Amino acid sequence: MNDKLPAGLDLLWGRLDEPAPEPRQGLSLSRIVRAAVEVADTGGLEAVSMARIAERLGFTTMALYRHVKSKNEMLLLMLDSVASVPAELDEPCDDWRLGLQRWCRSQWLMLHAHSWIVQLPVTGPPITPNQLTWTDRALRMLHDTGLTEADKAGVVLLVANYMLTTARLSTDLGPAASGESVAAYSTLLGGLVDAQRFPALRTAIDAGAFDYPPDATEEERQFDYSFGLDRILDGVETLIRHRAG
Amino acid sequence: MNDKLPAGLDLLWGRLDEPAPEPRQGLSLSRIVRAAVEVADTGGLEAVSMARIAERLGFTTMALYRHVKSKNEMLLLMLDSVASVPAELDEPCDDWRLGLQRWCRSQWLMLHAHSWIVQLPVTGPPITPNQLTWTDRALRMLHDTGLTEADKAGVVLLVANYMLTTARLSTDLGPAASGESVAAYSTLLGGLVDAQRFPALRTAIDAGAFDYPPDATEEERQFDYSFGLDRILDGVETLIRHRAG
DNA sequence: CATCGCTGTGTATGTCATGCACTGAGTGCA
DNA sequence: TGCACTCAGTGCATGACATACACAGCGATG
Repeated sequence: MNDKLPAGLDLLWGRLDEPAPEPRQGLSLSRIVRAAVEVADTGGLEAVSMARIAERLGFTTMALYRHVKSKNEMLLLMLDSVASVPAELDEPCDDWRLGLQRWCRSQWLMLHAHSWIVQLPVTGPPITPNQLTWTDRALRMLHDTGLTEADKAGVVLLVANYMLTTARLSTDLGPAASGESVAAYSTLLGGLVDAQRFPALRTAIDAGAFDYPPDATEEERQFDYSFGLDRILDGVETLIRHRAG
Repeated sequence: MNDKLPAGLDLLWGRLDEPAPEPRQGLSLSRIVRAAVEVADTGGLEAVSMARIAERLGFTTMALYRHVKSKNEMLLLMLDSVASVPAELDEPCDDWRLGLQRWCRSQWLMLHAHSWIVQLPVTGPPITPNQLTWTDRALRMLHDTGLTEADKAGVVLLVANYMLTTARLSTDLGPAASGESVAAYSTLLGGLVDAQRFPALRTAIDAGAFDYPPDATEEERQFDYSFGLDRILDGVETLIRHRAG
């Protein structure tokens, strides 16, 4: 049906130790991936085509296929190349909540630095080296919590998915995730929703639940992930207490 | 850049009261959408092309464009046509937690009945009539909680996003979301992850955090959304207590 | 009866991923 | 030195795909 996930994994996992062959001239995997990331950064995922990347590198389209099995594989390589984990997450943190919040902040920055990540055709659970490094760092934050390993895995999956979808929503709402598009959405909703069919929703709209307060600062008008994250972390806290008690 | 979201909304919201013109012969919006949904149900989203739908209806490709502005609009119509809200969610529930759990169960069923929904190119916050009906029903479940309307909106967004991504993961894991592909993932992980680079992850794997217990029943081996949902609802409960106290 | 507008057709364009046959440049071996 | 082989890159081709445009029939309305 669709490409099996393991496509391209050999490339990612194969030469973790070998630094890089990197020929003086001609194509190379890393050059291709670098160019593809540049294209995606400036033009979005939809701008990423084999032809465009080859052109940017001064080669023909088919030359890319000497280094990459398929476009899907290239997307996977792009993802991994961009999803490196910042060093500040390496040091453990004795406050799991603070640790996870830091982890989320780093994710948020990474996802917004390359917002095309969130619209990659999703292909299952994390599997690339950097994805797993993220997972590892998050698990480490939960080290002292007394949760079972299965609990921890579930929590990490939950938090990671939350960050991904929230980042997606944030970028969907507008190129700058600005408050304006939220406002546009809000007024659009206000016009469509009648109290007959959507009583609870109408109430929420009238209460301004979909607005930002008019005196919000610029920063407050950025789409924010903290509300949902706080709920999730509260829930994790409850679980931790429950497991301990 | 990409199609603006409001494309097709006029079709969805325009004639809520008029039942349907529905000519005796020839094309019609509803026939097109019905055919498209059938195609997607059997062949997945990737099988949905204008040509294929037209062929199935016995018309030329371009005939569809008399009724639909673009493929994107058609996808939106497909989504809404399939996302109807079951009647049991109409009656309010005095236990918000139970109510949200029922809501989630209905979503889960709906998302799995048409698993292509979860891989639609996401285009921002909910906006179609049925999407907003879902939102309304979820908000209603939170009626007696003492949360602010903004709180409720945040909670609903959180829960809805959780269900969507979890359903996506569930279908990505395998056509039947069976335990087998989870097991395959687990062993794949086990082979890739070394304790040097991924200490916490290695620990989790060794503890079987990514396995199902070998004596799990068939039902237990289905990918399950309850763990994450319970965390989220626990977090909501904390918020409710906090707002009340 | 003439006109108009609607619905469907036919044809064309441009983009896309990707298969296949080929070429030239190197490289190891006889 | 010469030959075979491999590897990187090329050129051409194919088959999806979405969608634009010009046109044709047909029914209703003047």
